[in-house]
Amino acid sequence: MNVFTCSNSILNPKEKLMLDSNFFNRPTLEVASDLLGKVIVRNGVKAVIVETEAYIGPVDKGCHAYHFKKTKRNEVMFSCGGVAYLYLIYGMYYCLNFVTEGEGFPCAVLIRSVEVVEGLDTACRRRYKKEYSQLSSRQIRNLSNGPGKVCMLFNLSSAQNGMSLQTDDMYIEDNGISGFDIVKAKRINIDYAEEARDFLWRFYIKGNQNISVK
DNA sequence: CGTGAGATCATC
DNA sequence: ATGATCTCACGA
Repeated sequence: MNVFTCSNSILNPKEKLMLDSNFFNRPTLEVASDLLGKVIVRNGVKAVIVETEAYIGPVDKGCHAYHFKKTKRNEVMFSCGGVAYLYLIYGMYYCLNFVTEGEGFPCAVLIRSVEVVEGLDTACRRRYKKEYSQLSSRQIRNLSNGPGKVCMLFNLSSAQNGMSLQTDDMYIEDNGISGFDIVKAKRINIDYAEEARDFLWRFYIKGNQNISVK
């Protein structure tokens, strides 16, 4: 049973609020857990964030910007919180991150999984070139439970690297969704990161069906 | 310039 | 469990 159903009935229109840079310009672990239940709005799709991971460059061997290492790929992480960091992974997929904290302190939150609440057919077409009613149960189950999938259904690629999270093109809403339990866990697929492997910097909504790795 | 690895996904 | 697929970062 999903915490959120695929309908917008749980959203209370009176409580809508676009998150601004004050939200992102805070400690990354707080932002990562506070993002759960918030809604990404972009390109005809709205989706609730249900799983995130924090990456804190200065101290984190799992982060592209470990020890403030700056490269062409990760330079966006050094900007002030409130922009998107997108990069190509495994030659085929993209990952969406929200940059956090102040300028020069390279941190971000990876959006690992979402639950679509509006524009469901649009999202399905981008993932499978079919509408929702044509999907198999397996395709429905795998619609949005992974970082590469999030980028597909929101039409995101490296072209959006560095873009603001506070424009009509893309913004984050606080719809007042709360009342769920948050699970803290080890991050996924960073086996190379030595001691940072064991940091509990992955956050997800307990009981949600759209979690990437059980 | 060569090389290896990677914050993944779909299929076997 | 494995193949797909390619950019980036690094070292020679």
